[in-house]
Amino acid sequence: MARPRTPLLDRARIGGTALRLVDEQGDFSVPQIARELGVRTASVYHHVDGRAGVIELLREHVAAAIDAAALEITPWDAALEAWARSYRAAFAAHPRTIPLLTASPVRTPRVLALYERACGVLLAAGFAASEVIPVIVAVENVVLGSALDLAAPETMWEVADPAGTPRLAAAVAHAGPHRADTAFELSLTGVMDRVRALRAAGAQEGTA
Amino acid sequence: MARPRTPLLDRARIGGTALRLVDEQGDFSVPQIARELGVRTASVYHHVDGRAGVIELLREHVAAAIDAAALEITPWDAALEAWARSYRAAFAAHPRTIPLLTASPVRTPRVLALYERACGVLLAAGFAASEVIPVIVAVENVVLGSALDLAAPETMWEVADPAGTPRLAAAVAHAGPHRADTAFELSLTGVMDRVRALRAAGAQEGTA
DNA sequence: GATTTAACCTAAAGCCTTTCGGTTTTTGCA
DNA sequence: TGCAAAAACCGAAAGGCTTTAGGTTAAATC
Repeated sequence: MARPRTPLLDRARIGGTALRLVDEQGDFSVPQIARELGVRTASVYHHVDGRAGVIELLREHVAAAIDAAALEITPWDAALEAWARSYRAAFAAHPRTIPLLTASPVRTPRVLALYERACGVLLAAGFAASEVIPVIVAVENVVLGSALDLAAPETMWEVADPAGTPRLAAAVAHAGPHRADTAFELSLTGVMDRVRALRAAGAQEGTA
Repeated sequence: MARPRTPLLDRARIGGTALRLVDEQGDFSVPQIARELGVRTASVYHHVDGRAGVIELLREHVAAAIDAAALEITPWDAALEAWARSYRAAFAAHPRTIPLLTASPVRTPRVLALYERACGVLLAAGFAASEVIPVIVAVENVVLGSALDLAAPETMWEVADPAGTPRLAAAVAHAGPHRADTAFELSLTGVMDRVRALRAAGAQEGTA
């Protein structure tokens, strides 16, 4: 019961256990992780910078699923759209992490690298320097907003008093099981149209 | 030190204190609220259903700023857009509440009433019952995504290593101070266009 | 005026986060 | 090879948070 011959802990096992706990119960605690791994609570602190460090692990794990290759697609608008879909899908795989991750922004090096590449794609497409960030943020708004919606389960619309809100209750009843996906399609394609229009306007101005 | 002649606590004071704490530190605790109000922790539980109840108070307080009258505007698309702007502005006033509010589902009567009215507006505009929720969720995606962006301050784009992400750093430098607003305009108008197109398609189908 | 209810308190259980100081094993270096 | 340094885990404990249970006094009700 001191240092074991073969290590019982590492960041990967800690992060994996935390992710499983969050997937199952929507939250985690350091003692819980320790129990799952057959270890004492204090030991976990030897590998990770406390609870915040575990959340960082979750963030990295989720972000790892974003497909960087999406941004290689041509033309640029297909790349941007594919990136957005992959981004959302990564969150959709572990929706219950979202309330934990939204407390602080996504600024994992890996994600920053993706934004860097997205900037390159947009600049190459001819967007003005001042337009790049607004476009990226606009797409990101839709992705994260949709991810947030995924985190809130059906109960988000589980109306307590159907009599008080009859139209809402009926609308919920008529909405298909893929309402979150349908809504995402709606907002994403809407933003993409707008972004393309912005590009076209810039091109026209350039010719004038 | 028993029952005071004039009450020291009520839901309004508890909610207001909690909101101020969240605005200042990004979080709150029941003992903190009690200290602020010169009262013992247990007393707070006499007025509110625990921590979750306080969060519900926060939700109501923030939602109170949403302008219900926006949904009275005609035509329907102007109403929906005005509602979205008002919705976002309400969150923008207290961005640090967002991580707390998104962790639990919406069951505040006032907010549900807004959704109820939004359903009415869309149905009156001619949307199919199955389209109503996706449209509302799509708009909500943009609103909440943008609100989330507001909660994450400039630091979200304060690149740690400009050398590693030169294009991102340059793009951030070129983005104006209103980048969040610009992005919101982009995504909101994009979704609105798409929603109008959906309505037009439905109308055409109806005529055929 | 007596009873019931409301508002606040003390106390305490049980959880979580985090740190400090051990003990043992491995590793790295002379 | 021998030994110091580092690594990995544990016990203990401080301090915070959430929540409940049961007491005490003032207000409200009838």
